[in-house]
Amino acid sequence: MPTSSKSDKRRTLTSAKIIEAALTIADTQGIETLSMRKLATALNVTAMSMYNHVANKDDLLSLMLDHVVSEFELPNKDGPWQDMLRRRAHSMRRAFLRHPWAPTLLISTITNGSHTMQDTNATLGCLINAGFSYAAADWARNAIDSHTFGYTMQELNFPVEPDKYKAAAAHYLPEIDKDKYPYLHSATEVLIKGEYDGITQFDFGLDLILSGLSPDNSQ
Amino acid sequence: MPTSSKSDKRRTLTSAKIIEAALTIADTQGIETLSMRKLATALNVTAMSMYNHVANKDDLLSLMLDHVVSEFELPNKDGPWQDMLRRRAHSMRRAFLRHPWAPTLLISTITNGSHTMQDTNATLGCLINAGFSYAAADWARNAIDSHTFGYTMQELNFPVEPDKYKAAAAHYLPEIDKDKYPYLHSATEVLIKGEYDGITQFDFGLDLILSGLSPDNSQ
DNA sequence: TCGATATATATACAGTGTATATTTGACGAG
DNA sequence: CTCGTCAAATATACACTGTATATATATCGA
Repeated sequence: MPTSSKSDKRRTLTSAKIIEAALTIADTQGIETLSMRKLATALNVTAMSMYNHVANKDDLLSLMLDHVVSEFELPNKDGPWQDMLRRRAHSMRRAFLRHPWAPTLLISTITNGSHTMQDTNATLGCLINAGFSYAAADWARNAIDSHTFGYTMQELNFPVEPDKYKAAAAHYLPEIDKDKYPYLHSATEVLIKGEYDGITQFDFGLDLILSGLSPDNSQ
Repeated sequence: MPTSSKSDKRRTLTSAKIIEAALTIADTQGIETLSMRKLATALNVTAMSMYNHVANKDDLLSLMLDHVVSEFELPNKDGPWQDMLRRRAHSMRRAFLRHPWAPTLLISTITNGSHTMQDTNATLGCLINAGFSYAAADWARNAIDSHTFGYTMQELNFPVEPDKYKAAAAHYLPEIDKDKYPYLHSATEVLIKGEYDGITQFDFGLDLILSGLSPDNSQ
């Protein structure tokens, strides 16, 4: 009898498998180390095989990004619109912390994957249903996403673990000229003593925006 | 007599000239087209010559970034701290529009160029002098910069010219399934009719943050 | 005038994405 | 069972990348 095609050398490659392996490499080793050859090796396949399933590397990256967006929590639940948008923003930040390479690519790429469209649609819908005009909803979403992207990207460029971040600050301190940059110097000293709490600081800016928004305060 | 060293083939290359040429290429043709060989050709020099003046490509990029930061307006003038920070944020946005490749790199790189340190020092100083604690000043600066980076990066990924942006929206409209994504569909329709005003929308989010901040609203 | 030194160049290498041509294997029809 | 067909995997090759290393050369101080 012929061997089942399942365990065969053939037919085993799918775009889903490629995306999964690519995400693993990007998450664990960094997006800059992700090459088509390396990805192929991880899949026990040659580089060109993958071109039967993804158009090119850019296409692969778009598919990876749409997967990341699929991890965003859709603002579909009941509750005040502020809570729904806050939950979505929190889930975005967590997704970006899981996939540190994603926000940079996501914000500099026009993506039209289905999850991305679903996310935008649901977020706008949440605001529209709260009484925002389409224009106001667009502005509100823009302000919230600007904070989410901007904050998280700054956070990612930071040694997150408390030990490491204090050590890094202590390492940079002597390089900061106390006379030229007195405030920066003092701020770094304060940083070394203090605690870093990413989510609290994230919410600080987010709440400034959310509490300022209302269905009739724009245009 | 020997020819003046000015017009000679030698001694004509400096890191400043390299940075200048690199900025021109990145601004006009895109950062992704900037290769060491291409840059060398623009300078009538071989690629390796430049390695006498910059350590490597990453070093060159850092130098380019510090130049971009030098275009930020330092919050040194008199006036309310909100105005100073708004002027700085506006100047940051304008610098990013001039150098569209910069924010992505700037936010994902730890830079310690002198202009960068001067900017951070002056911004913190502005807030400290307004009565903020060091911790509160750090949080405030973080919120403002998150918005500035996040908003501008979204804006850059957008067809800025009114004609083009309406045309792009009209182009995407038929690809948006009206039943699956009703809000997104309607929002795009509204977008086509409306006007896009980058700076007004930027100020919308910025003012939400600035008007929420005060020297004693964060621990 | 003569090293010494700094700077420009030449060459080479390992790595990249991917176009093109070829081989391979599974499957349906006779 | 034996083909032909067709999709998928592979092999090869090309232009391009950053840059290590070795060499050549022009300028300046003694």
